[in-house]
Amino acid sequence: MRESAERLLLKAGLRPTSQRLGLAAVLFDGHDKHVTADDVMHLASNAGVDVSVATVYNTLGQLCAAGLLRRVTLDGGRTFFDTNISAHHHVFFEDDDRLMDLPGDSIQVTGLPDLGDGATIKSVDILVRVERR
Amino acid sequence: MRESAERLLLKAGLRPTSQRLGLAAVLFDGHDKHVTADDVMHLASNAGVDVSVATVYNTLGQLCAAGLLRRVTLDGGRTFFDTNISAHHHVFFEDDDRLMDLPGDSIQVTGLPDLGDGATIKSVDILVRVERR
DNA sequence: ACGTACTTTAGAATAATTCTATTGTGCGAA
DNA sequence: TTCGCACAATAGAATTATTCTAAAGTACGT
Repeated sequence: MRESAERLLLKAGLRPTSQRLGLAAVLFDGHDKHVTADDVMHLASNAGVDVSVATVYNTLGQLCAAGLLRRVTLDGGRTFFDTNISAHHHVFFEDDDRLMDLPGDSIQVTGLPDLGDGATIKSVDILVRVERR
Repeated sequence: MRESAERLLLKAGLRPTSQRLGLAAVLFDGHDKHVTADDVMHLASNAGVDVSVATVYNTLGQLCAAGLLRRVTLDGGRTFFDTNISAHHHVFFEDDDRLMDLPGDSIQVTGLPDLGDGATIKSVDILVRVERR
């Protein structure tokens, strides 16, 4: 997995330092994830990657800026980082504070406003909030 | 405006105390608003309503719980309270950190998942992020 | 090997929100 | 009306998440 982590970082214009390689390996292990910065700290630590909070935040931010990670913010200000960057939306289960992907092609949005005059739509995010009974 | 503020509070099962009346008057003045807790502090203060932070947060939370106010959380964890509780979505202008309403009937969402087994959809929120050039 | 610009780091700083413990108040009952 | 009490308001401390700072470390072109 090291090689692809390195390639990812280079592609993103990030110097492949040991911390970044470790974090990338933990994040991009082939399974989609929704993780908080804190989760990443623990995952890294469990994987033997020694890294500081500041670096975790820096790196997550850089990966987002590079489009390799997607930031998802929910009610209450909880911030998740989503390793699935394909077009898709989210379902949030209130009961257990869990976030789930919703395949991008399952939902269609029509009637987006025409903002005209040089304004560009950067993203359209849909969050479906669900409660079990 | 006092009367309707009092009616709103009673309808929500909240005792119409002087702070709540003041906050309700400031919030529900007939104009839709997107305000932060901090904005509310200042609005209240400008209106001569003396109220503490804790009470602002308590009251905003209670009004949300009662369905009189809608909480909108954006990237970066900024929390806005929306006095427009009719079905609608939002556009966020990245350039000036401003939130705008998008009439509920202008956008259609199709293909929402069937979650079956006693799960109910509590809300579907759409956030369109826009950048001007 | 060297120099430098980019990185990492610990810990402090900030910001937003919640908690705590005390004081105050609306309102029904006497 | 006054009383009592459950509910509410308050100041300030505490918590949580994130960013900043300044110093030490490291990748990499030359």
